[in-house]
Amino acid sequence: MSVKPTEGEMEILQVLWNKGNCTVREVHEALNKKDSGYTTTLKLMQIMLEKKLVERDSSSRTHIYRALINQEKTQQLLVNKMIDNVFNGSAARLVMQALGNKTASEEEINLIKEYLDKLKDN
Amino acid sequence: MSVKPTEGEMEILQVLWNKGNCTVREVHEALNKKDSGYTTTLKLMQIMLEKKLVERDSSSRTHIYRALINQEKTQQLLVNKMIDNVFNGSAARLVMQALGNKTASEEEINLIKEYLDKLKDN
DNA sequence: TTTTGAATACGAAATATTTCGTAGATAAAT
DNA sequence: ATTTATCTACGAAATATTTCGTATTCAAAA
Repeated sequence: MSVKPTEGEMEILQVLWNKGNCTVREVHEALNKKDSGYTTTLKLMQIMLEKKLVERDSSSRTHIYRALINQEKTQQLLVNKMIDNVFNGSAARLVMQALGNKTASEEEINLIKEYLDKLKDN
Repeated sequence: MSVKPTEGEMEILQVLWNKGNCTVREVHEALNKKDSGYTTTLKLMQIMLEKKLVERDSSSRTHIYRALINQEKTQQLLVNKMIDNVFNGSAARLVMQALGNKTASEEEINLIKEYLDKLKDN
């Protein structure tokens, strides 16, 4: 996985990671894009096949796609890029920004604190 | 700030935020790109001017640029997009991923813990 | 059997982004 | 005064990404 997937590719990978293996139609419907058609999703997935971002079972007429790249590794890659590119290399700043919006519940915050403690032990 | 700055634009904004006001040359040198020339940076900044991402003082021959959009707001925008697009809406997962790499020092971790405590007080 | 619907293949257009080359202006150095 | 260095302006090429339209195939329905 040398290069960063594009935004459109990420959306598709997201679906594949969440739902497991999917047909193009399933992905397209999960994306629920009103502004682009089925063949757009299809084409994108065909390109991803070439790039080896996904593989597919084409034994039956309707192909089944599967993500070939690892979710965590990909997330790591993108987060690192963002830390670099947007947060001057400071992971902490990114973290605070991420938690600054209302999306983090108390539960989540506790989870993160535990995680931090584990980190410190190393 | 309705739309997301491109990656190239982000790099430039980064410099402007960090160093305050800059000439094109200063930005170009700070970026230290070996693979693209001075006029590329210039052009990019001229486009950013049109988009109102930056403004400039053109009273002297060498223009001085200044970021027009807010750093925190922009970071927030991008982080939120990433949480959505890459982490299925879970801020916590992004945070852990961000901290999982070696970039977070013990200092940083302590900083984050303080921050979390403050969050919980609300 | 014929028609219809849904799937893939794929080139090409549309759009977005980055990069460069060249012209022209101005200030500083010779 | 002339040359040289450095700046801006800007069109246009190069590249990356997304979108679409059409041809073709196949299976199921009529």
